[in-house]
Amino acid sequence: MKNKIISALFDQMADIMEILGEDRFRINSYRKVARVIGDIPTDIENLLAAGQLTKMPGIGKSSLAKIEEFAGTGAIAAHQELLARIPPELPELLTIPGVGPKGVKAVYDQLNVTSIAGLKAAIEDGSVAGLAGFGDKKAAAIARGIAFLEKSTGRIRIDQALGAAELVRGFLLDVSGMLRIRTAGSLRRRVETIGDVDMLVANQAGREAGERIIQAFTDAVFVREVLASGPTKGSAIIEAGGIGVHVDVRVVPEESFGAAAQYFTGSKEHNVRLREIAVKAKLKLNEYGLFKADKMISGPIEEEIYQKLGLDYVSPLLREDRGEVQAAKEHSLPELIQLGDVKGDFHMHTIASDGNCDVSELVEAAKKLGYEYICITDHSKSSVIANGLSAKQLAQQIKQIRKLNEKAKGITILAGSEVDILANGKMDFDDELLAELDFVIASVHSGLAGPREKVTTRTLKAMDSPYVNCIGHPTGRLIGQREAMDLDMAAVIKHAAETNTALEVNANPWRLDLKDTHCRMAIEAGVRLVIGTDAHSTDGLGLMGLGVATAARGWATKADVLNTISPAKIRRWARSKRPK
DNA sequence: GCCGTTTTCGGCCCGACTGTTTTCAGTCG
Repeated sequence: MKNKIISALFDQMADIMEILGEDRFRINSYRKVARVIGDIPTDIENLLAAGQLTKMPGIGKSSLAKIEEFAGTGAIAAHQELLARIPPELPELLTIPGVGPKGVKAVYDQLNVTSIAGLKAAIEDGSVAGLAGFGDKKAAAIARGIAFLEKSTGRIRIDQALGAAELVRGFLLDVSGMLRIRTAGSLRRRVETIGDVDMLVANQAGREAGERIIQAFTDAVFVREVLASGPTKGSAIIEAGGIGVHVDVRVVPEESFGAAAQYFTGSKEHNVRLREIAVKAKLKLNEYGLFKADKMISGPIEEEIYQKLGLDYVSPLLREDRGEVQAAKEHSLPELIQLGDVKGDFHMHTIASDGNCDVSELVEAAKKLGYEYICITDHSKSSVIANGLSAKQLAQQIKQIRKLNEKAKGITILAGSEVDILANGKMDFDDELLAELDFVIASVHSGLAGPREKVTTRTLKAMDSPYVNCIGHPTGRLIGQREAMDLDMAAVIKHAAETNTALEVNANPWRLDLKDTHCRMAIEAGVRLVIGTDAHSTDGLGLMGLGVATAARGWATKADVLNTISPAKIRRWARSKRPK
């Protein structure tokens, strides 16, 4: 898959052009190409061959030629030429918080700094502070930026971000002058990883109330370091769940809360689309409201901003500039699946394998969630580390579940298994045993680093089994820890459609696998999704919302997700693939 | 470099905070 490489090349060209001070609109268009290509879930070379690439917004003649050039030669001449104009490490300086293209150009031109190490030395000997436009404070800020970069782990998982948001929210609720608070930014959009946590606060009228709220935030015990602090904005690194989390708090007046929620939820690209529409309608959109001349025509209610722009309301989950603005204009947005549509959970482990509670405890917890069913899916024997069940143990568990089912009131317990897909693509249990189960998830747990051909073939072969209803966490990635398998996702999705096999959206925040863009691809191919929490405890069942959000980010409706139908229908659906 | 239900040329989103400045540039989101 060359998408990431090509995307990175366009980004790097943009970086270099910024340092060289070239036209910012041209730079922007390179950035857009990088983003669009990075968002494409399928192989760019296939799109190129099919002539589909020119249809992508932002990709024009010149970019297309560069992509074709890369597909043919493995390099882009324009990129090589740009690279030759600066030292190779120079773009890395842009990753330092507080250092932008002008700063990079200044330290390079005037101090011959070419690397982060070089910049550090130049700060220490005082030469950075001596530059025109710089000073002691600026030099110190850059030093802090470098230190942050060195110890930073980058983006955090969504569960970590949610914990930090809850901490700040709980604290701010008690501050006087506070009227309302909500999360915004990538966390509200439920992006799979979060760079910084954005919190939006509505305050009582007057500048003092805002200042008091920001002051309270930056003075809070959990704050490690204050990055910025003004009357309407505070920015800090806080200590949450054992890690440092960058949190921004913005304060706006009540009458602007809707506009501010829209503005700070982003994405940036989605907002640009909206403001373009506003400009065409001779309006102005900012975080304080929608304005006609100086008159506010909308502000307190987020939905109204969209309405006044002639758009259907766009769920935060779709605000990525992936076609949602056009769809909102044409009234063709999907009716997204919601947590309330979910009737049950397909993926969970008990103490029989590597979970920490038994079936009846899971049943009780599921009842509290209002579920109609759960499906028990312990590991199979080859997952030795996870204490996988032997064939005999699984047979016993099936009997136990049938018995519990007779007694259980108001909930159905489906007997399932998370069966290992072996290296040769065969199942870890034989067909006779699999035939006893209500629902079978097949997952790869070993050999994930194998070559594309091998891992893809293995997964395709698993789907050929009439007993495999779903592929569990299809790419095997662990966010921030382990790369996804080099799976040919287009082939997997095509075969899933052919074999009537569902694909899992694993809701565990370490996984979120399938991810949003893959979900969308699967849905477009007519493949059903199954959301599973992969719970190893009763608490783990509570992760369903993250899976639902991920599917919805892939434009999933109720009809695309098996969790929304009754257990009787699920049994029927699962049997329909089996030999008659 | 991209784009067009006013346009094939001339536009291209908007504001807060900081630090360095005597009025604004740079960075960020």
